[in-house]
Amino acid sequence: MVTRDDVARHAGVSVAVVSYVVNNKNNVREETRRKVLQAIEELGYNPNMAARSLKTKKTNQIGVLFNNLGNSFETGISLGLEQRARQHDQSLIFQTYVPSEEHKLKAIFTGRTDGLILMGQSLKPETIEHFSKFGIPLLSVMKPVHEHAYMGSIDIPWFAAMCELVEHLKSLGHRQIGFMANTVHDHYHHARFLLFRQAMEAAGLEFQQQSLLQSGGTLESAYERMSRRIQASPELPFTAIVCAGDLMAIGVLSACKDCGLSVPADLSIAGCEDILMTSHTTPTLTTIHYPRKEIGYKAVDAIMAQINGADAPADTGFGYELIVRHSTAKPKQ
Amino acid sequence: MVTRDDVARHAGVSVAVVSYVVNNKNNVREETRRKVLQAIEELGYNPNMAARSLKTKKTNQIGVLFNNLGNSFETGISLGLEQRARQHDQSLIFQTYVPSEEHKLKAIFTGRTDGLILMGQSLKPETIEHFSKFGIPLLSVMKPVHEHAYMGSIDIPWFAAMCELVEHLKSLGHRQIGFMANTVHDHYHHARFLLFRQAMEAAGLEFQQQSLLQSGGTLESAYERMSRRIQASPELPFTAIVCAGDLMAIGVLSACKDCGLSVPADLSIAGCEDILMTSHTTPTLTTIHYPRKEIGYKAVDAIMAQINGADAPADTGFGYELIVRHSTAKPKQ
DNA sequence: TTGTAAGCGTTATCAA
DNA sequence: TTGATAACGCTTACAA
Repeated sequence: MVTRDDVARHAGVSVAVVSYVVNNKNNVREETRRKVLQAIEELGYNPNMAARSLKTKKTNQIGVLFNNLGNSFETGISLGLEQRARQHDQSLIFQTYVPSEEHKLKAIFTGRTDGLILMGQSLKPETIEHFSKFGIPLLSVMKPVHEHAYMGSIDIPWFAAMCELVEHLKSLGHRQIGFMANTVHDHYHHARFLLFRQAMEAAGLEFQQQSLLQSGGTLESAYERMSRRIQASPELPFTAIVCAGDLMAIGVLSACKDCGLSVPADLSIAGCEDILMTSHTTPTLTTIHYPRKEIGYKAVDAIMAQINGADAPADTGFGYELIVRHSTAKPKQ
Repeated sequence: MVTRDDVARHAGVSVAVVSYVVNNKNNVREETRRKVLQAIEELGYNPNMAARSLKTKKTNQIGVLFNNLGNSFETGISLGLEQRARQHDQSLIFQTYVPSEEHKLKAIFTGRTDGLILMGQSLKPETIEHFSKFGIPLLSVMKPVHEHAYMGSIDIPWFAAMCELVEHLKSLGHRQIGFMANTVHDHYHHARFLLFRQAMEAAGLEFQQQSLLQSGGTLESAYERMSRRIQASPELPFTAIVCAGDLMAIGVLSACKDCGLSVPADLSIAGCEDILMTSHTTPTLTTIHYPRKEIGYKAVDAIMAQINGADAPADTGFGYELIVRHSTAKPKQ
């Protein structure tokens, strides 16, 4: 490995000068700079990030905590994160959140990450306090079910969005509306569910606990859950169902198809997120658009600001949009 | 920040002993170990990764180079990577490959990564040699168009797979078969295209250059490209089309739908990869199954072996499978 | 404008 | 079984 010492020797200057050049200090004579640059070039020198981090206490790395790397909603957010991080010269280090291994996060990220971006996870207070103590800012894309003062969040106003969706279904004539979510582990689906229920109430509709279908959050588990439900009794207690995520909505749609239920005639389906595939299913899916890339940008900007001393934001001012497509219509009878 | 010195002072031992305990050396008296462990607990100590890396020259990080984080094929592979990396106590650091910024990779990964996993990119020889010089192993999931001795690869036997797909279409009665790919930047689609052309030849079918449709590799760009093609002239020079990636196949399918072409009656469509959505389109898509997760596992195992001194693998022994669904059938007339 | 040297938090060698 | 202490490669006062 070629180090800064090698460059200094090769260029016939001191190690400090090499640092000055590498870090673009403006106190180096032009001729010296050229000499150093040439030595760097000839030797193929690149500064060792670990050494630099140790000294500067900046890692230029941001941790990102996924729930599921296979979920295109989450990777869609990370698309925005990655683009903006690149502009800030930050690297992203991805981890999947495994509740039973939460304690490992401290070891993984300490001294390796300047900040941590979550996707709606409700970390244990103890974990949050650890990062707080080390001055590593935490920021969640999507408001977690359990909030914490140290952790800011960026999200869309889900209550307003859910109200609009419920109103849409109500105006079509639906009174009984089901919901499918992964509410275990205080998943962000859970947060959406709570707000949906409030929206139902605000619309003067009653939500029946039996109309909450639990699934693992994936397309497959939603398919499996819905198939079971239909097979148990084709008489559903609702004429429309809202899914906390689009993947689940697609799974529900497929289950209906395979079980002989016609969408939207027999059942209206709506999702959340507006992932790409929702406009390529048959029928296309009604959903709430979540501006993934923009929120990704915003998240990186915000955490960079926090790293540089700003306060944690609590921003739910982002625009959503109710996208009405062909999976929702008047109920049959 | 609480350091090893703090722990040593708190426990009344020397810093060395703390290291011994943290690294599970077996030369510490049980009582001393307990004392140290307790101090660690009380202080909330976690070793600083940067310092450790500097000393040990191991970063416990593996770089992963995406072409497109929004492509569910690539994130599907990373699902396997992440799971297996976790078992090896490695963290993954994700970057999107931007050809014009290839030179930055050296700075980003040097001294920060023990190895680098690519997704079929053809890096410049100069870049590869840099990593070679620093002893950072390179491993590609998918054989790149331009290979290099220092970089191993893991892949399925695409030629055999393409032969099987072409035979399937031929047996249905197709003679003219089109192909859609993103062949710029020596993308992995390009490699698939070259093998497809050879498979056509092996099947005694002629491939016409005009039947190669270029697209950006995304669903949207494929949709756009196919729509333009149909609008230019609904008389297509082929009765079936193979897409180098499933996302493109879905885009082509949607374009046909919107332009009034019936699939598979007017046009048969096949994809590659077997991403989740291919079994949820209407009609469902014929495709080549790529064992993403298993290859992800294998890739991490292989690069760990290389980090520990093994040779670069060149493994194309992985099983693929031709999945025949409803998007391919006999041509009309 | 350049050089010297202290120190970042570790690991590891060598003595004690 | 433990403790000093010298690296690791870098940044940054401070001195020259």
